[in-house]
Amino acid sequence: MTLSRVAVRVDLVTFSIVEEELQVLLWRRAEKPFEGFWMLPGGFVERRESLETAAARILREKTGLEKVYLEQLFTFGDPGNDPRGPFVSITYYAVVPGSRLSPDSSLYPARRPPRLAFHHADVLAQGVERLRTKTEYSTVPLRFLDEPFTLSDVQGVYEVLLERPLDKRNFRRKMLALEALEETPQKRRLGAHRPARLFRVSPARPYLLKEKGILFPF
Amino acid sequence: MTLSRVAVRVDLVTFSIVEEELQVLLWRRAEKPFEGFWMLPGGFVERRESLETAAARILREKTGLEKVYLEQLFTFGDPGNDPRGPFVSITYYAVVPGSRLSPDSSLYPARRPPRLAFHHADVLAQGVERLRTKTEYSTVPLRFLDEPFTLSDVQGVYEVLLERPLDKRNFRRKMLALEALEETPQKRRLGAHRPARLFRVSPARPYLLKEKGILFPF
DNA sequence: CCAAAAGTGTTGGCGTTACACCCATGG
DNA sequence: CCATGGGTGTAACGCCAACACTTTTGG
Repeated sequence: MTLSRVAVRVDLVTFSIVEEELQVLLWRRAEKPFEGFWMLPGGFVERRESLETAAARILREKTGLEKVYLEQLFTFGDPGNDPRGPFVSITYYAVVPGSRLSPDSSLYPARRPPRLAFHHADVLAQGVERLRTKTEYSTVPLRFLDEPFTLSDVQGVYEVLLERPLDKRNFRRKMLALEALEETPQKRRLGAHRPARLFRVSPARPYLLKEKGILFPF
Repeated sequence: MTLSRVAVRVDLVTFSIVEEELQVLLWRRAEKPFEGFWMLPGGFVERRESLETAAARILREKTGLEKVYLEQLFTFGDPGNDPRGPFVSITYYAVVPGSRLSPDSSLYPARRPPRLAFHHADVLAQGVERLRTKTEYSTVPLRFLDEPFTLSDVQGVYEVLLERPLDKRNFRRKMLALEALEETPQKRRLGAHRPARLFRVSPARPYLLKEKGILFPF
């Protein structure tokens, strides 16, 4: 048996919503091959470091962000068939509020990205698909928002992710029925109109809502 | 940066349905640590071998099976914190008809397994969870059956996976509406009763049925 | 008082569930 | 002719989608 040892990479699909569109954070590749192409930020896992820790570290190094939602996507690997040498790539996706990204981050529309290096177009497509699926039965989309947020903010996120307008009354009824939100005593007063109630993510059952049998879409 | 190279393992959750119960194929561990414990069969990925290929090869080596449904589950890795040395473990699950396993395979109830070595109890639990989820929106459960099969066979599989009895008429209506099955001209005549129509999996759209908006349960 | 976003209930249609009997065969 | 599993239709219910107006504020 020829046991082979390979490097382990983590590659990140970092999603954000900016200007009513789902965006992904990209990085410009400086070396050959694929010089000048865009790619997903990533890096190698170091000694005595878990995969989760490596993913969080790499995200921090590239964006300065801490405590974002990270979820493992898929592992790609064809050890020995890549010009850069043998490795496996474990992909994660992250969900980040647009406001927390530095303004000079290179964001691109996740559903119509530029040409990407290596197999990164596949990785991104899988991330988009997973995010859409999770939108239907989890509260992961709330991670796109800064707390506290209004119900209109939440609806906007779901509309971007599902790519279709939603009914305001139905949306609010369902979202509140989940008991995933916690109302704060404050209101957002912004401009010449009625102030909006502000919510945060309820600390209990933060992500899953399948248990309540409530599904988006509507 | 201390780039580390690690071995890559594939570990397999091999499901089958035998005697009206979801079972998993286990292997007895001969060495320390965890000597005498049960574990998921697995092995190391070799040079120039893709992960999928390695998973298929390891399954073949342990069971003699070819062409079974294999799907990646999750990647575990805490390189450097395991007594056996650094590695990552990429887990897959397989779905196999009970008839294709050799009679002396060690099968155990997947939902109440014996004590497992390492982190394998977690892996198994994730596999069970994933399989249940997929039962609701895919035709993966059909892979538990030998072709051709009857509608009663299919219903039996779904009942075992969902752990609850289903209504015969409703089940048939939904299953046929998927257009995932193809009727064969043969009938199964077995014992003193009306012969049953025999089906096989339709070659088109083999796995997914979300597109038709049809969900199990009933 | 006007503009702009927040907030709020009801109904009709459709899909899902619940339910019981006849059919074909072998022994 | 009897036992066994295969095969079939309908009606009530509950849930979801559709829909429009009032409220609160700042300017």
